[in-house]
Amino acid sequence: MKNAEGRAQSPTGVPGAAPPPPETPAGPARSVTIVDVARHAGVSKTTASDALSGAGRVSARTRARIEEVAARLGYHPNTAARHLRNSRVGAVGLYLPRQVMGTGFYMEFAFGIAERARVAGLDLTLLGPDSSGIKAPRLRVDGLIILDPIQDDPVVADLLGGGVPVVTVGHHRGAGPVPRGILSADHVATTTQLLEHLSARGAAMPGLITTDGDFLTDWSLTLRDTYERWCAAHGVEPAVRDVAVDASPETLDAVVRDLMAARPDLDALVCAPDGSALRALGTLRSLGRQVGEELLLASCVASQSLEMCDPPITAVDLRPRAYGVSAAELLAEILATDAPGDEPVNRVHPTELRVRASTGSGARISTPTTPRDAEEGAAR
Amino acid sequence: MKNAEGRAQSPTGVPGAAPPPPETPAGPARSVTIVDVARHAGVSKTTASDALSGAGRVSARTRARIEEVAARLGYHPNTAARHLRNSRVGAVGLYLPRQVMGTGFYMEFAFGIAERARVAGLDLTLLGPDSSGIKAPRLRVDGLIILDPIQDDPVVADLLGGGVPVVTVGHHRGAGPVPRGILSADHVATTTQLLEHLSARGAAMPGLITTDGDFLTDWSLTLRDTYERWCAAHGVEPAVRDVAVDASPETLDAVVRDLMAARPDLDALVCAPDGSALRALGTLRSLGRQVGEELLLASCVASQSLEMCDPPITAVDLRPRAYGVSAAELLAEILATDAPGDEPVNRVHPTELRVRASTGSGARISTPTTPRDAEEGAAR
DNA sequence: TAACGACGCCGGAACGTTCCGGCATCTTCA
DNA sequence: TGAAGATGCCGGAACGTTCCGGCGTCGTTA
Repeated sequence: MKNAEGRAQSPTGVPGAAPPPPETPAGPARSVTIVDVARHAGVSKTTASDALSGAGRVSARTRARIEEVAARLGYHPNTAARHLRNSRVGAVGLYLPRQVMGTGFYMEFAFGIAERARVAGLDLTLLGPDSSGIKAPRLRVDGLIILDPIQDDPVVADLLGGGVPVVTVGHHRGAGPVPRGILSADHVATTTQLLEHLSARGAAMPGLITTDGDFLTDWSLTLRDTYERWCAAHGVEPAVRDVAVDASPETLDAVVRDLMAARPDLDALVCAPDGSALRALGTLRSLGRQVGEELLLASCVASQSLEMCDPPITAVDLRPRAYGVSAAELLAEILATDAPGDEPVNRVHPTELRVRASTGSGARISTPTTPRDAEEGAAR
Repeated sequence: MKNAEGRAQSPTGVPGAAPPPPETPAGPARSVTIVDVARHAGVSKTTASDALSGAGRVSARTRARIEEVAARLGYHPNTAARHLRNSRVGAVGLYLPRQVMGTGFYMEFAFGIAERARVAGLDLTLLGPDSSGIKAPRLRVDGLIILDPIQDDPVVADLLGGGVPVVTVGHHRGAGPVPRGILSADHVATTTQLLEHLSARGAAMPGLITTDGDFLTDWSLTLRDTYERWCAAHGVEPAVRDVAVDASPETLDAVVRDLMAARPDLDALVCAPDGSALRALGTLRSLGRQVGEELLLASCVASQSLEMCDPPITAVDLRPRAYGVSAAELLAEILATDAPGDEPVNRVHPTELRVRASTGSGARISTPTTPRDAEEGAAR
């Protein structure tokens, strides 16, 4: 626009007689480049670059001096130049199902990704549902994280075939190329643990409210499957109702009432969609049920509100923030290794069951944590 | 780290005998640059660039042809190169107070920013509390959004003086340079409207639970101030209690009990911190109060859980997502105009009062919306 | 002592974009 | 009929980085 000076004055400078370098007078100061570092250290830019990046052949003495100079001058590499040279974009994309944007779980998850991606020098680009039909090269990302891929979602298939490394969170059921990495929680163990917990608290006949056919993910399918297997193994007649993940309070009311009317023998209720347990609490109370006493209530996804309500509601804490951190970490690792490797990298994220008054009083129970858990816990 | 190969293998390649260049057999295909466009259109790269950017002097015929070619080839400018050339970073930063990361409001807000920033070709960098002491040039962002600047937060002062344009959301009370843009909601009107609503529903004696001295923001201070003025104007003795924004359920319990014990004459309770109204609902019920009947309850910040609980709780909806969109929009506009302009740009974001059963039954009332509101509403 | 390899360092090109300055050609007016 | 200006287009440099290939100087070995 009005940068008439930057260019115009260049021919005027007498090469040898240049005034001493600005020395960062006081103001915002022109940012220090690698040639500045090289000049101050008395080496060439190549040597400076090699020393700082660890590549090439540089003596220990020289390397140390260059590092010292870089630190003293406050050198930070220009990411745009680096990306240009390396033909990288410097960003990872996050695709999440349209229905659930806005729920606490996904928000936390996204923040976890952003946090971890930032330390890897990557930015985070949120991919809305409008990305449909956009092939990956167009997206200008180095890699993608697909959160809870929905079975037969055409966008998911598109993205998987887009040419950039993909990490899915939760297994992708359905057609399409396999992702490079898969991060998942052990929903079978987690759900079983929850059902066992209810059972130990005296509820032998749990019902399930889960998501409907618009939200077919590994999570929802595993949940339902595990519940049904558990029922079969315990000689219980399954009692399941489906609702949309973004169902209105009124819809939830109706579904809960319907289920409880159809199956008066239920002594526990497990709710899958985010927020549904809270609503169910009110509905059940208005039905005259004593939640936490003769009827136990639990949620498959934790949120702040579940410990704020009365009684607080037992929930599976997927630890979404750490989950997001792990996802970004996995993707960063995959981006760092250029070996395609035809087998996807599998990794498991540990969860925790938060036991609260809605299933009686009790302490906190954890799933057996993997060695990775320690690092992740420390990260936050 | 472990990039021992990248360089080391270079001497092994026989220079002349290299296999024919890959020719991009079929796969991702080398991305199309502006010189490709220029060549196909039979012009120079300068003309192509001018035509596509709208700069320079290009005949309408030529411009149309170049645009056609660009579209046909699927040309998309390389952002890294563009950023390098323009000495831009291509990212905006978001700084939000440590205490509140993770609450629904801020999450939604951040998503709104990301959504809008993306259409402006900007990435979003989340700035954690660890950014303290980092001057803005170090942050590698083109601009900053500071959400609810906390009075006398040293990081805020740092960032304001960092040399990049800043938009604050909520006025910054306290020392330091003024921001380039200020986006705020009319908390005076909003709070007054809420109090009038309670009054219209028959509650003449409202209490207030708000945030303590660790969270001195324009929002919290205006809230308190407006409440006290309203009380003075209506001859009511103010009843205020302070809690930390991230207070535990137990702390909230104690505070609510204390307030209700000290002021048995209260017939309404207004809760400021996110989540506190939900907790207060349980506490009040256990005190034997009939919320929504003889005692009205309202929240100063809306969240999904407030309409899920029983009874649903009346709340001020700050529409955080649209709020974030507006913030990013304002910053993008400021970044586009290079005129510093010593007066900050002020803009007001409209809010809505969601009336629910906790203050009796009723319809939805809106604050008088500005013309801007229409666009924002349409954006989502 | 000559040849050779390892070592330490460097010049220069390239990534893809923007934009300054310049060079023709065409129009317009004295 | 010129000169002056407008119009349309272009060559080339620059942004800051990485890395290929090369060059001089050692120490070692034949």
